[in-house]
Amino acid sequence: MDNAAESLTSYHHGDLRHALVEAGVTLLQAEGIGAITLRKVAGRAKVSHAAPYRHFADKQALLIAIAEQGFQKLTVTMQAAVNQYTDNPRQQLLAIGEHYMQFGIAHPAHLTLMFGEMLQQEDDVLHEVARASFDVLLNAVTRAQQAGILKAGDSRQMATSMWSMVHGLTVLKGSRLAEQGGGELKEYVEGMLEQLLEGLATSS
Amino acid sequence: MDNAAESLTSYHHGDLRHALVEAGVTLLQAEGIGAITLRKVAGRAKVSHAAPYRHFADKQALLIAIAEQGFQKLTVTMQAAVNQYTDNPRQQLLAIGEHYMQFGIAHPAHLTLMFGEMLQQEDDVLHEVARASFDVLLNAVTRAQQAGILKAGDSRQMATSMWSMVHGLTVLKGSRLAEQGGGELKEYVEGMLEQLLEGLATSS
DNA sequence: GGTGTAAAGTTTACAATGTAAACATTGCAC
DNA sequence: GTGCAATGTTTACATTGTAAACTTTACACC
Repeated sequence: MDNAAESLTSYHHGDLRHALVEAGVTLLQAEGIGAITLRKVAGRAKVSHAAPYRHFADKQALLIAIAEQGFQKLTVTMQAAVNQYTDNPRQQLLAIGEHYMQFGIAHPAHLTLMFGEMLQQEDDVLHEVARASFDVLLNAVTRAQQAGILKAGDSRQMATSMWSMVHGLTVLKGSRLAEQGGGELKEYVEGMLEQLLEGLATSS
Repeated sequence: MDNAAESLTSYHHGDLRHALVEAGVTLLQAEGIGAITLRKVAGRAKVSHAAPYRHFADKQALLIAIAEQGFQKLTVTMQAAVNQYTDNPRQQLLAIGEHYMQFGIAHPAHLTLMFGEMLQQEDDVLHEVARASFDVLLNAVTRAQQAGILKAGDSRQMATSMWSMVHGLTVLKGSRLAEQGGGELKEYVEGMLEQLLEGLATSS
């Protein structure tokens, strides 16, 4: 992050690994998973087609790195939602859902890569960054319980319910199975989430 | 469907298209999406590597056909869940969720293919078979409303909520983000779904 | 019954891709 | 300074998707 100094026509790139991941993300957004090619990615980083092998064991490793980057972005996004509503746990939960969907709809191919194929892989690093995203939600749930907004009980399980619903909704929204009317995205997610929160509220 | 008669060493295969899809499904289960290759699929059907082109415009078309087959199986599975509990709409909803998860956990790569990449494709036939699956749930929701088990209101939206939750849960279950205790799958889904149903119940 | 045509399959060819191996360059530790 | 390890490059090759030209076969029609 601090070696952006070297750039012009040096034999060594400086931060090729990072550049390759970013090139991959760009391709992913523009043309889908199938368009990610080691050679194209190398080309975009202005490097020979075999150079990526100095940083990734194989194509799969690059894809995993791209997925990781996605989870890191997602974590930042979700955390931003939390910070937006200090001391309002209920709003935090709704905002997390909204930001999650925004991310998923803005980057559908990235989300697909993150949760399809890659997460099924047995990669510890990937699962760790994925868990970091999950923990943002989990913490918000815990705070909501402490604030008396959600009933006591297995917070991890409640967080899983919410994540499931929001993730599923995001996927459906990416297809044509869930057509909303003209409503705003924010109202849409929040409406759905509130149905669930009602079942999770205190003194139900 | 009725020309299973011709089989042994005839130049014409008889039902190659179908055989190719099945071969693809087998590969998908065994080795994941990346292992699906036109040539391997052709090989399994004992046919030359270019033969698939008489039935599919390109590899993408084969993948879509495989995804379609997945939705058809899913529809059958869900419908079986409904038939299991005639005149108990609430049990029908829970059973649909359970069967959905069973399918997704038994065939994770297939589910990934169906909802990733493929559904983002603009393919009308695929979206139709996907909608057929969705409609099984939608009908069950409608019946539950008529039976007074769910509150009146936008049934499509309620079905979307449930589908989202169950689908999301299935995806998480395929990763390591949602670790349940030793409990049965059935209890697990139903517990989650009941949280939601509570929010959707009449006179909430 | 013969035949000719379209559907279904095969062969050959080629470009794109992932990957291995051998070679080149360069920054940095000593 | 110099030598080595890290980082890139070149060359080579097997796999794959796909196009084109050719072959076989079922079946409609006379």
